[in-house]
Amino acid sequence: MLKMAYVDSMVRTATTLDVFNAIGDRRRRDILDCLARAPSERAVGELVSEVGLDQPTTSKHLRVLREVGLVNVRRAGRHRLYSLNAHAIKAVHDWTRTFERFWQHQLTKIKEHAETAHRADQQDTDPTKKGT
Amino acid sequence: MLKMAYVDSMVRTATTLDVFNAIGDRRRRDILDCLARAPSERAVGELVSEVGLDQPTTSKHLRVLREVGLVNVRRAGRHRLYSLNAHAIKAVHDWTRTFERFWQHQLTKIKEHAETAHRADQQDTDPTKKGT
DNA sequence: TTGACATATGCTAAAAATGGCATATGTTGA
DNA sequence: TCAACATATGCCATTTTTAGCATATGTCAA
Repeated sequence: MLKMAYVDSMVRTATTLDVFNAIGDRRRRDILDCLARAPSERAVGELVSEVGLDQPTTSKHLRVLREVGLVNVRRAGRHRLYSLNAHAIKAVHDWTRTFERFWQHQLTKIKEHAETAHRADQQDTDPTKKGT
Repeated sequence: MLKMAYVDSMVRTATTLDVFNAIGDRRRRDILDCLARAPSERAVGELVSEVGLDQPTTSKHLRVLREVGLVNVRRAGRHRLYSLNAHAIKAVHDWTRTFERFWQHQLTKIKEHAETAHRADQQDTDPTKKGT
């Protein structure tokens, strides 16, 4: 139901601009990890060195992180000091927490035989046998 | 032409096929949320109704979820019953937990004045003035 | 077997994301 | 003001992802 009559403007999934999508990129996660580690603030140039991307690319990823609120920026002379805004990551944390109860159970009761029984089904269910 | 001297394997960011990327898509998150809610297993047809995607699209998203280990499949007659594999989500949960200490502090000590002081800098630093 | 049903896959066109390079913008100091 | 430095943006070409439709594959029942 409600197959949503695609209003021509949302032909696609729409906004990629949310935290979940932002952390889907490994580079951006690298940046976040980097900001979480050492000093609380980093100039773009430092991130460029640590993450290993070139400056424009780094700036673009930082922009995405900025737009979804994952990082903060502050000016310091000709530098821009980026810092983590962990609060945004909390959204993801909270979402994953929704599933917490599952793996708590799954590991104890289910997993044991799921590893054996279910495995059989999956092997022939998850083909990956692309070629026809 | 032949511009791609590129090592052929790492032309881009590489494997998009990891859990983080999988949950970056809202549709897929919807599917996961769905599987987390009601009965522990769902036939594809049921997911189609609940999530609101057409069958092929649903199957494709399920495939992605399957390939990154976020869901399990089991055959039941002509149906395929999908169930959540929360264990895979735990990976994301653990990653976010890395930042837990930040928002615990940020909310208490930092946030208070960060909301005011830093905001000023950001406004003029986070333009979003796309059009030029 | 045949036919209805359930789900997966192939193919194509379009959209979105990305890397790279060039360059604009903003800052500091002489 | 000019030059050097730091960072952000614009633009282009390419890769990736995805929606949609058609259809293949597999299952059950008569």
